[in-house]
Amino acid sequence: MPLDCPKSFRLDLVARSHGWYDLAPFEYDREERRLTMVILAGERSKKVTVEETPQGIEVSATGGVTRNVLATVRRVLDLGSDLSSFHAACRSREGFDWIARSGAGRMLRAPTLFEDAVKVLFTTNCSWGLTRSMVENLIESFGRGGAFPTPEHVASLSEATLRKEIRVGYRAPYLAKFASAVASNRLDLARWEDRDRPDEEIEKEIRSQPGFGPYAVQTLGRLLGRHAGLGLDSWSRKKVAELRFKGRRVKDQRIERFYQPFGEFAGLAFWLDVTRDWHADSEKLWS
DNA sequence: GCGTCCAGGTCTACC
DNA sequence: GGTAGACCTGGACGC
Repeated sequence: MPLDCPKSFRLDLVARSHGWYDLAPFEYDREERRLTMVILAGERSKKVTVEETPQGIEVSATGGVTRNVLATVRRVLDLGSDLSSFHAACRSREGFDWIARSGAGRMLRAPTLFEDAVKVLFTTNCSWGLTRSMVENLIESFGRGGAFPTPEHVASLSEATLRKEIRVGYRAPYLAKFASAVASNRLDLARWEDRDRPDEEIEKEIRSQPGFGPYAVQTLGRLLGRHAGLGLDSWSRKKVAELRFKGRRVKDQRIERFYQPFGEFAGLAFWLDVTRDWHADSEKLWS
């Protein structure tokens, strides 16, 4: 089924906007421009495929493409974001015009915000390999065709199981508390997606979850379309130092000042700047 | 084989 | 408000 999306939409730019495509239950075939994911539809799992074809973006799914599948795909591909003012700002700034020309700026999101939040927690203070391992172990424990577990399932696992079997280490109490709060409706994640609420309020609520520090808050903010914060981590600090500060490590405030001209989109400008080389072989498509 | 370091940080205690 | 140290894990590295 064809997917209604902007003319300038490029699947590869969204799929590889950050590392999620490399984490289960996503799979991405760059050669074929094909993104697959496993989602939950009631009690069952469905494999959903998104492909870029000469005719446009096509969606297919085991059991058929339902309204729910289409809504999930739109969420995953961040099709609800309006980037026009950000692209206008990029056009007038040297070194950032490629963003406007390519249409970059949509971030790959998980089918649910719960999955996004747990994955962000799993990226803290560890190698990417360990992040992958934690995600895979959690999915395996769920055992539903490879779908990411529900908050209820995660909440049902003891801290000892999370620590010893899912191998999340010291993150076990953080994950248990978060899943329990969501499963019991004490924490309504839909409120974090409410565009009418101010950034400060959302950040405060995310920050109040144990285990979610400045990096996690701003990284999750990026997936929520709130781009004022940079979400600096060890990898991006090193990258931006090479790119913008002649290899010198500088204070976070210095990096923040550099991207400040982008205002509410500073974090997005920063992220696209440090990941531009990921798309270098595609630049001829939009130059 | 073994010890150390550190990776897409966060929390707590202490000053 | 700033800083030091602890915290799980597992791969890389040096010896």
